[in-house]
Amino acid sequence: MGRSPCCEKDHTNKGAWTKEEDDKLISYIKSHGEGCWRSLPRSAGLLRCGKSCRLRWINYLRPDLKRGNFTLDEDDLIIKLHSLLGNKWSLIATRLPGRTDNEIKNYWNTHVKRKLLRRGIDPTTHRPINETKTPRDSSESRETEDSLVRILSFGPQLEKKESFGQERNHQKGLVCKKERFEYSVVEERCLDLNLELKISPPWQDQQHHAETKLWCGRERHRCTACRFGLGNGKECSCDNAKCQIEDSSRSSSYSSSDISSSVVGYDFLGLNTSVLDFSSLEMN
DNA sequence: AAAATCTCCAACCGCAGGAGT
DNA sequence: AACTCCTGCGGTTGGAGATTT
Repeated sequence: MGRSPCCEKDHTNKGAWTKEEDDKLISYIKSHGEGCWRSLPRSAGLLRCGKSCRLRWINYLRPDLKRGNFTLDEDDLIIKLHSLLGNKWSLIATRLPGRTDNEIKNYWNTHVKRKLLRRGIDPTTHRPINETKTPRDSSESRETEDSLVRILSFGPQLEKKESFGQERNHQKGLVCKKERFEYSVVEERCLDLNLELKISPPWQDQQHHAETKLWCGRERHRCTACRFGLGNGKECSCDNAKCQIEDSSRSSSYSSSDISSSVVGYDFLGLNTSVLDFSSLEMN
């Protein structure tokens, strides 16, 4: 017995969204909140699949989205995070507020990948393309290797020595700057990316938590401690009945300071916790 | 100016996994 | 335990607009 389709495909629109559809979706979510994507189209009077609505909202209509070109800092951060996490776009997106996983993925595929290739770097391994394979490389490139192993056993890093020189472009008769790169293999991590990793509610979760607590009569967004079954009344401050929180004086609304003060960090590398959630890695 | 080609990105698809029953 | 429902993720595609020939 297979799964039922997510929607009646015969009666749904596909392709680009119209202004009217956008308006309907925005006004519906403004008054009812996110969630219940399956029933949302019917309730909002949209002839769209729920999945399509969710994507449209998350990737395009959400008010907190940062539009426009990626900055050099963002560019740099994406490369570093990708070297650590691979194609975990949603995880990378949590470190770039206002950017969506889809946006980052597109940016990677259209810009960054090409940029790295131009510099002679394999965008998958982040190593020089002509670097001879070592036994370590081949074991590291195995697809079965998960992100945690990749982070904990992160091997030799490339030290980029960047210099600029002037080179005449003979074809156009111009003098242009040309980047030069040399690489040496050094045993270190990204120097300017502090990887003190902690477990904490992801950024989006924190925001979301403050805005919408109940979805369709079901609590879909519990705090990280609750999701892990770690709610103990001290660290947990969410409203979920399953948290078994005893603190009756708990406030029913959140302020940003409440959220930041409720963020619980677990010693990641010390592995004080046996539960790991990559969606909430916090890099300080 | 028109055709061909390329680039970019919004949107789609299939699948995995958590949660409820 | 088995099943369904629902959400979210990552890979891929289609087509509009830009660029080149």
